[in-house]
Amino acid sequence: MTVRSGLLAILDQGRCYGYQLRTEYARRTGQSLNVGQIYTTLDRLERDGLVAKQGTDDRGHTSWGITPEGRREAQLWLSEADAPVGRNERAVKIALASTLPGVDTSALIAAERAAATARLSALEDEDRPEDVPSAVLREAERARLVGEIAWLDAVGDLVRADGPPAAFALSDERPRRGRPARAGQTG
Amino acid sequence: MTVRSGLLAILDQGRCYGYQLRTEYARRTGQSLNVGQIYTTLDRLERDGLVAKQGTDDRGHTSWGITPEGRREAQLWLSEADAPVGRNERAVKIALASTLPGVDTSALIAAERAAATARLSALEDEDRPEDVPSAVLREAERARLVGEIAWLDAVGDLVRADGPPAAFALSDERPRRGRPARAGQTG
DNA sequence: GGTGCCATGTAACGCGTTACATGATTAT
DNA sequence: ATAATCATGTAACGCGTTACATGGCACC
Repeated sequence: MTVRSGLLAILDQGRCYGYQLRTEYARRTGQSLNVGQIYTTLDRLERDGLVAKQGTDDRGHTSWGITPEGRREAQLWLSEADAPVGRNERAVKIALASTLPGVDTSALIAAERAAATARLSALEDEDRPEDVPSAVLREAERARLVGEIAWLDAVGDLVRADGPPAAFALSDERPRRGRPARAGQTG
Repeated sequence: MTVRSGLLAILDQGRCYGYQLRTEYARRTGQSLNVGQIYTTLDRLERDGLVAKQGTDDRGHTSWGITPEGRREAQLWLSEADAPVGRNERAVKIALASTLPGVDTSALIAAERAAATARLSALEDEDRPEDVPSAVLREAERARLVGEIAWLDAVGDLVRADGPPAAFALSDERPRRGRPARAGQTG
């Protein structure tokens, strides 16, 4: 909900019109959004009672303002830690791969490692950004890549030590229907 | 696309019926899915020509098989590194916060750090898992948390060194419409 | 007969995202 | 004129996710 909450937090700074929100969001987060997304997100925020149209700007722009409830939500978002974000897609992928006979998990890990290393090099070749938000994003990416490389090395060892995943063949014997017989563990 | 690709990769091991896919997916990735999601995802995979109904199982189950195109896609997914996943939501949030006057970014960082530290402690108190996929996931989470804490410390310094974000007030002076005047940078 | 799991679906929603339509304005 | 940008929208899609409806079968 980064876009939704982010736009709301910007609106908490004062009224904006749609196109302006796009500029502000890009300036503050480095993420450039498709313009249309601003308007769809504003509609959803309005639907939920967090923002409201404020009529027309002195320059003819459609002005949006935050509601008290929106303000509460924005300030909550900015004061507490996020819940752990969904899943780690890369980790799930490698976990799955490690159970699939016929899949070269080590090669996959090596490919991921090469990609991460390349991105890390590219990142460190770039000039250090001057504004704080860019530096924050850059440092996040750097830390993520460093951690990921260390993780890939660790799971590489794990996988190599374990050998082929013989225990993970597709179960063939299963009950046709209904509650399974007691102690009916197949694996 | 972890669910979609993951189910496809499991189907590449041999025919399955829906409910079985759920079991296999959970066993191999540690992620338990709502049963319904299996069927909606299978429908979408079928729509895209990557899987096909194989009629009925010898036990009366609706059997699904992978198509040649599906096999290509599964093997591609398992052989190459993923594109960098979307955005780092936590980083975008803190980058944005660092531009908002009136927001205590240091407090936010401290809250995130406390949450990460707590989760790391909880993780290290758990027993070490025995199966490889669980260990892979656990190690991923551990590495992510360690990296995140280091990152939070670094950006904490950054933010503290920078002081209040005076340069990031909402721009008030903007062209009414049309192409802006040359060198019309407001910030 | 009730509880609980096995099993197959359908309908709907959420956010993020893109493509497209439509103008107004201004620099060249 | 024409291109480029500013500006506001609409329609549609994608994946992930949940809630709900419906049965069959087994165990107690």
